Amino acid sequence: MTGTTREIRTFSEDEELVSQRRRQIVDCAIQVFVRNGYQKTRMSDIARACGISKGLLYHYVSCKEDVLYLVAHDQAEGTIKGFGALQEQCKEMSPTDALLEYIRFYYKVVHDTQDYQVFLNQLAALLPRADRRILFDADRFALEILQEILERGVKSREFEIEDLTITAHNILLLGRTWADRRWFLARRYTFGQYLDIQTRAILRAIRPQAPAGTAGAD
Amino acid sequence: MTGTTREIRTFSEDEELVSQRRRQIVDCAIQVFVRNGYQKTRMSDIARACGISKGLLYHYVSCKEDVLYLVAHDQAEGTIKGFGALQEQCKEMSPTDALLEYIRFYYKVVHDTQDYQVFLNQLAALLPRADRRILFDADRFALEILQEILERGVKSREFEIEDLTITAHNILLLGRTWADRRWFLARRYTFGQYLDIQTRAILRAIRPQAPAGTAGAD
Amino acid sequence: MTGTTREIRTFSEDEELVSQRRRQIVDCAIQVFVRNGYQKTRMSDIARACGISKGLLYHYVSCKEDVLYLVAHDQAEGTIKGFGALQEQCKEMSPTDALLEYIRFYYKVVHDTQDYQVFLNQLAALLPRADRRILFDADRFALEILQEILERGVKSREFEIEDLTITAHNILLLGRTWADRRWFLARRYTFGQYLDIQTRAILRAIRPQAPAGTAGAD
Amino acid sequence: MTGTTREIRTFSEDEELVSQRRRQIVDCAIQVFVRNGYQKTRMSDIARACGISKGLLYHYVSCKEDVLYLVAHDQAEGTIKGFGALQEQCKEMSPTDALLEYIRFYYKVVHDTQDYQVFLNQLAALLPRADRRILFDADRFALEILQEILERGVKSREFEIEDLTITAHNILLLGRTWADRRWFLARRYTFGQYLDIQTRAILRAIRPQAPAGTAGAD
DNA sequence: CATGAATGAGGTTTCATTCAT
DNA sequence: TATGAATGAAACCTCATTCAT
Repeated sequence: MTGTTREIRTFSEDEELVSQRRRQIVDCAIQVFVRNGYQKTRMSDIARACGISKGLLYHYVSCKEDVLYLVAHDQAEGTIKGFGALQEQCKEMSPTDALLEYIRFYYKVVHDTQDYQVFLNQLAALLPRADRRILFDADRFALEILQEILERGVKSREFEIEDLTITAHNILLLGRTWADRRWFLARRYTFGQYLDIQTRAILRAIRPQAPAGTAGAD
Repeated sequence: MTGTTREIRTFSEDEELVSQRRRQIVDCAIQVFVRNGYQKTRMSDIARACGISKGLLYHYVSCKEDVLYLVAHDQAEGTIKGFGALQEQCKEMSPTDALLEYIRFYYKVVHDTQDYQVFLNQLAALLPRADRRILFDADRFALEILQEILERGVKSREFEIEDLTITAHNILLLGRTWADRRWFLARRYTFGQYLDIQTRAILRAIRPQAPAGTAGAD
Repeated sequence: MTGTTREIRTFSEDEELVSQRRRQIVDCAIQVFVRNGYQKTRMSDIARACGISKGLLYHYVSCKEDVLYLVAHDQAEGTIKGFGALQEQCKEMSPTDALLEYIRFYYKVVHDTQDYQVFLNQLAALLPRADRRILFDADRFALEILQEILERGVKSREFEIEDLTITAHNILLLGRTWADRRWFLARRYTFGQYLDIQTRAILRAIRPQAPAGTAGAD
Repeated sequence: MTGTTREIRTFSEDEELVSQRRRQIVDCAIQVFVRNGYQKTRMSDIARACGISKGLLYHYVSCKEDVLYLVAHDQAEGTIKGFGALQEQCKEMSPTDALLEYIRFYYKVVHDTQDYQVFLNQLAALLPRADRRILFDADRFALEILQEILERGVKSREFEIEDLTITAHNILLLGRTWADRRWFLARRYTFGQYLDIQTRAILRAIRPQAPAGTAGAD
């Protein structure tokens, strides 16, 4: 699903240790990247943030770009895991409930990782073209789950949607907006308000138009 | 409107020439930035793209960051000019027509400058905090105009909108999406299709709900 | 005494190593500065003279000017240390002996570091105004010690001096002259001759004039 | 006397104009050199100080070093001219009067051109070895005249001097000191005081020791 | 004669990466 | 395993000098 996990050179043979260190590296590197940007971050900054030496950092990573890849990979994996779990939960729900759950879940994630989201925008541009795939794949996965929900809703006549793909896109993208435009939005709305308003707007946009007359009891 | 234009050192006193050269620098630099990213672009790359020497580049700009600023400033100015003109045009139109015009205009701009739009995402992160303002100001300006249109529509009962600001935001952001997600969207839709679908989705979302029954003759 | 030691950025935290490397840098840099002048000396020249890489040089120094400062600081410190020791030695001596010792010491230092002395002339001009202080302070220290000796001599009637400060100045300056004018002096005198002649001239100038008649048996 | 005047390329054939311009260049360049040092002064600084364009500057000078040479040459010429005139004046005077006149003259020159004198210290180091000659020649000329005076005084028994050359040197050098050490001296003495004190010290040092008894007729 | 736009060699500084300990 | 001193390629920037106008 995630595509090939590119092999990253390591000097250690203790896989346990390697993945534990890399976990640490990812967590710390993200923070520094978010704060200073990838390019302005030096390997020594990353090492210091991890509390290890530059030399040791190079035991678990062969170059700076590897760190970026690890971050991207981690993000993608996290997304897929998160949405995978969500998918399970939603299976039993009605389309509308599932959608509400989906929105609440995703928008919350965005809210909780605002700074990170902003950095994600740059991530794709920084990665070599080949490595971008893992990000795209994760995105696509999140979209598919949303699309499934929408599809079920369309089938059950709870939703009326012209174009599933684009609708799913719109719903997702407007979630990200909370992070991208927080310099504007956070001054005017709390996250709760934003979530409510967007949720209602989404529902309104896909709720069947009342051809008969008994439309939406809001 | 755009805030203070930061002064950039130049060695020439011929203002005409300076602004002409800077125009050239901005135009060429954007292309290289878009292609390679800001950090991977060397001053000599920019100079070569302009067809001038590194030395001459430094006659019109005091450091690499100045180039970035010029690009941002140019973008902001262009946005403001473009939307200013649009505003004039829309004044006489009905809210719906104005909105349609607005959408067509903005989405077209995004489409025509796709690569540039992608770079713009990084621009804010690259600029020192103080200089970001000019980008925000431009964005805010585009929003205001859209909000005016929506407001007129609400007054005239052509639109029914819960939250003007967020609706305006949504409309704008979904335009950008065409550039941000073109790796996904462009495979499935032509620009024309995308524009049509989003336009309809927007209208549908703000069209007054049929309180009676004669709702959507689509 | 020397005023504040300006902090110089280093990447190493091993103080021992830092000061050892800086010692090395100062010693080598002086030689190159003396030979080629500060401005014509490139950082890579200094690095090569030290037998280290340009990069490592920047571990112990943040810019070229820092090297200059280190040199000046070292010189000032050396001066103060040298004259401090001299002061101790002279305490027990008679004023005349102390003066002779002082002259011999200082003129010898100048002789042994001729090239360096010539460079010192430029040093003050090269340093940013604030950093010149350390040189002035060192000079002032050397002067004070000389003045003390002269004062003792005046009290004991061994010397007869109109203006202590200026006399001390004169004695000092004529020592430097050996370095400044070596293009002229070294062709006509050996250092020993010069030292003798100047010593006699100095003594003669401050020896009490025979108000009676029993003056100088030269 | 001054050695060969090195030929400096010019594009102009109007000798009158050339020497007039060079006069201007020397006068202005000195000021900038004194203020900022030779190396930190850019050709454009010199041009601006002269009120001409960089291009025109290069009509009268072929490179930056030429400017330095012109300055040195001018200084040497001025020295020689000044001391030449002095020599004439002194011819008729008694040795003592001549010496007093000499001292007054030279110390005054130093006082009037303090900043310049400080720069002169660097000049020799900046000039290519060959060009230093003109400075040395000028110095030697000033020395010779002083020596002549001293010699006459020795012959007439007005002075009693062990070593003519070194004494002359000492007298000259202590004049320069007023400029070199003005950061120290000017705080404690006016120029007049300094001149008086040094004059007396000099006279005292060369005044015949009273083997008889008739010592100081001051 | 006069200008200042244009060039590019060369210096300073940074930092990813290596390697001896 | 862990360190951080050491390297050097490569980027930024300056400024003496040229030359078209």
